[in-house]
Amino acid sequence: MKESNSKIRIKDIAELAGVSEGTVDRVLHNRGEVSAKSREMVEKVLTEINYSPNLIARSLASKKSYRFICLIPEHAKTDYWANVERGFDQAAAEFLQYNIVLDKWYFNQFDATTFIAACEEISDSLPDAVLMAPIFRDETLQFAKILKEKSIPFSFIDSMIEETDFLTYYGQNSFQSGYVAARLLLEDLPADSKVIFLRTQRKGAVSNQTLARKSGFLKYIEEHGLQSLELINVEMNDKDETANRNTLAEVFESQENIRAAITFNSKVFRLALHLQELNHSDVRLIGYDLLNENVKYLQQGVISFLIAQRPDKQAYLSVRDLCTELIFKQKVNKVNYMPIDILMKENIEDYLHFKE
Amino acid sequence: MKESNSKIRIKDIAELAGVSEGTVDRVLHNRGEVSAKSREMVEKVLTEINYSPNLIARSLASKKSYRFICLIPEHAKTDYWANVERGFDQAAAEFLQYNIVLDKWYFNQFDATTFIAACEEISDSLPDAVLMAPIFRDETLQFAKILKEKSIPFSFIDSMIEETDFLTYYGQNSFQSGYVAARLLLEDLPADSKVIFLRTQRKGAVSNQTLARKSGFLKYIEEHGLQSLELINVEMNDKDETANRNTLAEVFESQENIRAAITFNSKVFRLALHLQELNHSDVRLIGYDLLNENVKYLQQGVISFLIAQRPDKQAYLSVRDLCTELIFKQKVNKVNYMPIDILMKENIEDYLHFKE
DNA sequence: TATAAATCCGTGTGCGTACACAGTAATAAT
DNA sequence: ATTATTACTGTGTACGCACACGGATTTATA
Repeated sequence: MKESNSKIRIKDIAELAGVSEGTVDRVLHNRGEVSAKSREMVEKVLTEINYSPNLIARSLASKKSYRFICLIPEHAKTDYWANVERGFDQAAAEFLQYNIVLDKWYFNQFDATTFIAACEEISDSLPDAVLMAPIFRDETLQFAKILKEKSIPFSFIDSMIEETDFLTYYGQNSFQSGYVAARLLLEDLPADSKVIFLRTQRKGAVSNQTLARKSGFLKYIEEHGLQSLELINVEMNDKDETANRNTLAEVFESQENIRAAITFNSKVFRLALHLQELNHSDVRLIGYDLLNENVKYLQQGVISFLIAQRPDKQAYLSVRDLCTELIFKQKVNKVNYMPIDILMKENIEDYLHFKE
Repeated sequence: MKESNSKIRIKDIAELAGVSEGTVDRVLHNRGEVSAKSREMVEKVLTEINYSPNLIARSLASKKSYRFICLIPEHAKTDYWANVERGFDQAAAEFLQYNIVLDKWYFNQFDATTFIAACEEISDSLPDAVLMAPIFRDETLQFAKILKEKSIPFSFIDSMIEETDFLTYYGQNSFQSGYVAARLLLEDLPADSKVIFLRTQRKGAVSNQTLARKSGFLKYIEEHGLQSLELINVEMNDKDETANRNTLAEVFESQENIRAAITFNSKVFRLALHLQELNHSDVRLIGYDLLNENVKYLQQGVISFLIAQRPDKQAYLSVRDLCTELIFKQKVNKVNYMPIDILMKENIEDYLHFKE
């Protein structure tokens, strides 16, 4: 297949085709100045021996340098996006030797104008590629259009906008991860159980992620005839935790048989805290993403399961694919769903310690 | 930390230290012929600027080639070890450009003499490193001794023998994975439930893996006060499936409330088949490793959970670490436990499709 | 002191590729 | 026919490192 003799050099091809190394090089990178006859000869040899260039030598010789832009939300050090950023940094370190530079840009995920501003500066700086989290749909569509005009390739991470002409996407299948959460939360639950859906009010738009997760969750209920379960929507305030505590306390006072709870965003630790304080840690609780706080409550047994999606890996692989496509000129896969990792108290340690 | 200026070349160091490139090279690879004074100068510069060599240029220039031996059990194409082998092949393809060759050797995991024979041939051939699955404890100890005498580094995969002086180990924490299995299998099970432990008779010794898993499982029972659960040990024959079917049928006829079953090896698909045929698919069933057959029954809902350990990744990382240590002269981590992956019908698809 | 030996050190070449540049041949314009 | 233009092709150098070779300097031996 692809192995064959990777020991064949340009020099050998030149000999076989009866031309010079320079000509072979011109054919390989098709930058003209080659007679039809020579091109034909070289191409014939090329397909015959199934040439694969020595990437080592290539990147040594190449004086080209690439600049990739990563555009993600600004965030605290313990946030989900911090993990994404770690993946970028790792990729940056590793691909430094291939002459690539990663420039990181941030925007406020609750303020679209900051995204727009960043986009303008980025497209003016003419990078070789852009890697972004398309939090704002319309604005991203606009940006994608501009990038296309300037022939700057771009990739999505975390979520994607299918109508655009992106290079790759790495992220979780949110719908499916909601479906998974449903099974973990609802299996073997008594039929008269009530389930809390926690939602946090935010200024910005509701994220597609959480919506899709919820859809998947509801789909599971439908498919498994669990309509007898009562779903209680609880709205939480983004700032006033005392108010939230009271809200929850009221819910538990007014309702019986609350046996499960879930949040579709990554802020389950707040719910965990309240449940613990209110002495309701026996409620089965599920959330998303391995924030430090989430992990803490998982280890304490307050959270039953966390669903994770390897954000650092997403970032790393996105960068790697950019290199594969732009530098090594090899085709990459477009849509890449991450595994839906199920973590619980008992397997979180090995998961966290595992370093590739 | 480690970033710093990776743009510093040997040439630059030579200038800073007031010596020639050759001298710097001699210091770097400490192969003598350097005066104390020169060495000191160079080393001073070296620590000051925290030199990291250009690996690209290094591997281009180096005409050294390394031969690594992989020693694993012979196996069918759908076996667990086939996945391990895939990881080796992937590593081989990727590190081909660094002039490394992977030679694969096989032994019969039920016949120690085949292992011994392979070991002899391998140590006679003087490879640069050995990577093996230490199925046979005593024989591996012996082999390790010989390898040490010949200064041939070696690594373990799948399981390890701690008393030896191995370079790295990649594998699952079997005890913990049994503990995980216990929670998945036993949580919310009625107190009068009975649980089937399936064991397959084999000529060879019982593997450490399965023993450790079972210990972990029992530990969970102990720690969670689940002694009321009745554990039924069922022995299965390796060949006669009709007999096995009958054995199981008898167990189900003579016992009530059998609600769960587990095997601590990878052959859960056989149990799944029988349970399906005997109309006991409602029994909660757990097993290990993603053999095709296991996955099939997971997708059908006969198997509730499979616990996986990324065998291909284990193999790949083992080879990578060998390169890191021997070629790039960087320290690697010794004991590496893989994540304990929890798979169910709902998240197996994305897990299988995910290609890094 | 002369010579041999040992120790130390700089230069040069090669790894396979990219690309600039110069050189040759073919074609067009004068 | 001579020159200018274009089309094509080969050679050479650089990338950063490894390592061989031989030159230079010091030390030992006679």
